Amino acid sequence: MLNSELGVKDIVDNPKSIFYLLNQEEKDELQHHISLAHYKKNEFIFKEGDKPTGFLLLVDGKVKIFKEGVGGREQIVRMAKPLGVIGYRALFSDEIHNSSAVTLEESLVCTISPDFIFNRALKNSDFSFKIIRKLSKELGFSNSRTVTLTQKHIRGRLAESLLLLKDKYGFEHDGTTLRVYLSREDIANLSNMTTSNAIRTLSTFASEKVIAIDGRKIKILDANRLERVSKLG
Amino acid sequence: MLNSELGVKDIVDNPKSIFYLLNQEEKDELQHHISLAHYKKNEFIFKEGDKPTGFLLLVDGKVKIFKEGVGGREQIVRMAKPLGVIGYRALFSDEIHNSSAVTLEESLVCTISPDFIFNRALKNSDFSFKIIRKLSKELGFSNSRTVTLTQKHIRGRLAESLLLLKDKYGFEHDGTTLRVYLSREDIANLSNMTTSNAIRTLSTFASEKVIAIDGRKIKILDANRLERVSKLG
DNA sequence: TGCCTTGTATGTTTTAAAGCATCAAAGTTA
DNA sequence: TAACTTTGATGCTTTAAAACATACAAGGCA
Repeated sequence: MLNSELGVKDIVDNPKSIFYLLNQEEKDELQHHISLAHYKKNEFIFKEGDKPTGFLLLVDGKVKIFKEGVGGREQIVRMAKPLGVIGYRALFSDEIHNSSAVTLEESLVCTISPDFIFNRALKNSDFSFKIIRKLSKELGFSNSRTVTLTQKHIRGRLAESLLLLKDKYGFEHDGTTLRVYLSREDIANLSNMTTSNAIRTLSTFASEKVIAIDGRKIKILDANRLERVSKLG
Repeated sequence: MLNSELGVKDIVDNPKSIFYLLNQEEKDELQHHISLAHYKKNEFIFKEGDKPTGFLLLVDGKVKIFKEGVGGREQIVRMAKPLGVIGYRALFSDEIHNSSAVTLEESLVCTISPDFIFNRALKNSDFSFKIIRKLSKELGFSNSRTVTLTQKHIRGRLAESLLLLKDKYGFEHDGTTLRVYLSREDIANLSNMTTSNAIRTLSTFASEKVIAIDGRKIKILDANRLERVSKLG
């Protein structure tokens, strides 16, 4: 299923990778500070409270990043896709992880040693700046989500989450089916609602022909309408 | 009221300032890229949608950073105190401001030109790293707040906000009065609740002798109890 | 000084969403 | 293949918080 043949070369030579902008010398050195790990579906990559072991790059697969809240109720704060980096916030702030990462499907993750990141990569101001940009964007996203999740009503929150999944993972070849298959519970935890309400509201959207559901397959039939629901409830 | 005599020297020579770690040459150059502005109470420093004009440092005063949500309802995402930096997230991500900054009292703000920040400061890896750390911590804070504001009940949210104000601004000389004077509306907007509920819950806390209120003056009588309320509701 | 706006306080009603309960369907394991 | 577990679906009840309605106090300002 997974392309386990992916090597360091494929990562550093992909323009979408954060390591693409390193110079050749740095890329060569990176080889000695990187290791690859395989995860099955629904496995923890790290847990809230763990000490960061390095800078993690999701090579293949999909991952949810979530925090445990009141009574163990989880809130998904971010979704990661291939070539996305994870766990770096805690590494850079020298804190323990304040969120957990769990694979949504079989995944490949590579770990880059903190030593390389701090003593080599961050000395390259292009790399530092890219990290700064990434953190800045994510902070903007997080602040926006705070407002959405606290202020929008259920329909708006769910609509926004569906659009978020669309933007992050895109569609299957048919051009309408979301290329990510979440349980209703995960959809609920992404949208700050109970599983019952996620199920109920998805059904309503389906009956309104805004989406179509077939098991975990979600087709977005009317993205504009979804945008409107997201904005106006 | 304000110490308007504060000069660039006082900023760069204060260990709490982000510019403290620049080298002498950089500090000297900074002088030519910095300007100071004075704001009265309740004035906008920047508005959601504005293009960032530079890197802002709050020299004196207090500032709330907030986002407009559904129906104009505002959510305070951060509070700033002297020597704190503001508006840098949008500057670094090259976006328009996604939040507004308004003074809570008379304030002094200095603006550092984007040119200096991008072409000089960020070439200094110590400075870059400090920015990375700052963004990382703020992102952690933002994610935690998301969970708090969506999951905790009113009492827990308000208790957490009061503790947050305590940690940020500390106490007056009496050791119990919060050194920040917010309207009930601002307290509500910080805690994701209506003004009525902020007033009601503050009254309840006062009747429980957890705090004491005298107009906008809030005394924290039992911080431990407040911690417990914040955790358990 | 009194008027008027704004902020604070508190009681009442309404409502969105959580919490429960039940059942069906789909997966998983023995 | 049957027994069991998990996930999805839907109806009903409860509840936390918003919305609304006054009322009162304080601070500006004419």
